[in-house]
Amino acid sequence: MPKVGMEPIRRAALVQATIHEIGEAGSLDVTVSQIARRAGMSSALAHHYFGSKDQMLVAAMRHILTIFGAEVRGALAMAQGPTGRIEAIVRACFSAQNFRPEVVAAWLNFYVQSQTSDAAKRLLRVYRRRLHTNLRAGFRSLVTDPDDAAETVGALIDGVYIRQALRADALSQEDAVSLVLKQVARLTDNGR
Amino acid sequence: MPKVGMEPIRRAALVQATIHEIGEAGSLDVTVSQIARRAGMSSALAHHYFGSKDQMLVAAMRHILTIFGAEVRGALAMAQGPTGRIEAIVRACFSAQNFRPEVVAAWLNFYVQSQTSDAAKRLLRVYRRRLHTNLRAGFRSLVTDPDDAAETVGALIDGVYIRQALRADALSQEDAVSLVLKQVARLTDNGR
DNA sequence: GTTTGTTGATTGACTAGTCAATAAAGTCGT
DNA sequence: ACGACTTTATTGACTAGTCAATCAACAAAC
Repeated sequence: MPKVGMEPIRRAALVQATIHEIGEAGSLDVTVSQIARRAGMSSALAHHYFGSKDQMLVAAMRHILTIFGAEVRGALAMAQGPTGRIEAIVRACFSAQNFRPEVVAAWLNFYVQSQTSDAAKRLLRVYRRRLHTNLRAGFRSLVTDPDDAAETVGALIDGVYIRQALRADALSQEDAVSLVLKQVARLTDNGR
Repeated sequence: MPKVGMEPIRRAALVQATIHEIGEAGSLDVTVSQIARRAGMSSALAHHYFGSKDQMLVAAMRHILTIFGAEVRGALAMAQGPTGRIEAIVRACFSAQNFRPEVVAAWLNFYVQSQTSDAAKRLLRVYRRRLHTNLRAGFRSLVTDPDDAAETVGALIDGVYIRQALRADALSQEDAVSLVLKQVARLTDNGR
């Protein structure tokens, strides 16, 4: 029963299925057939809409980054004061959303892909720059070197995230948030 | 012209070739034939010595961790005083050795594998615990909560490493070291 | 009747792992 | 010193399976 106007629906279903499938495998080692089956269509149709497997993977990564960006923007909108804005960013980075296995898998494999794929490298740079800009804006009125503070906190966020994501014992995000925020406090104490 | 006593030589050659091949591909998506060819033997011989591709990969990862451990130990041996020991660890983590493309690739894929492989997860935990113990020992006489300081610096090291490893512009390790050490200084100032 | 949606079947390429066969080196009884 | 047997090293050929991508063909909608 072919209906018209399926393209956006199919594409969205494929992106969702790709993310899910990557999460289950833990790697990019997923077949187009698996993805297509989960999305409820034939693999030929998946190729029809995306052209190649690579483009499916890129679309999935882009989607995750889009959601992440929206989350940060939403958190920032409600924050008040410089420290409030910084805290909002940190909390957004460690939201439950970002610890779902498929999101963790996407991030880790994103790093791997960034070594060889220019598209992935570009996306990663966009994410980093946005985070840096937001953090720096928050630090501007608090420390003498906001660039340095933003760089430090950005790296700390990445490091804590990876450690949390790969912990054997599931640990609360609160610990991650408080560890980073404690460090933020130290930075502001010394920076003025 | 089969010679006797080839096993250790062949195994070492295969481990080296595996690391190199992973570095070139940027992922674990390398074929046994590629590895064997680089190591100067047939794929059948590679299977003969390692049994399976997985075991080659594990051996390669283990080898990289072994080298890393030796590097840290060596740096620690020459360091004096608590701050000296911490600095030695940080410097070892950001040595040129660790930024060679094949080592970067190994680490990133190591993270990916840790999601699903118990062997990888175990190895990663050993690395983390050793780093934590060493850092905590250095911090013991410097701060009130050495555990917390070690955790923070450990995460910061991981985060800075990933960021440096994936930078488009090749950047000096010195920047990484100084960023982390600056943070160490802040920790010690506030901790007493 | 042209555009859009859809799939089963197929192709072509590649891959991990096995196996039988060959060859040198070592062992040992004589 | 010598043949017989064993162990170790080594590979080409093969198996059995996988997977991305293509294509021809059919169905609905416009």
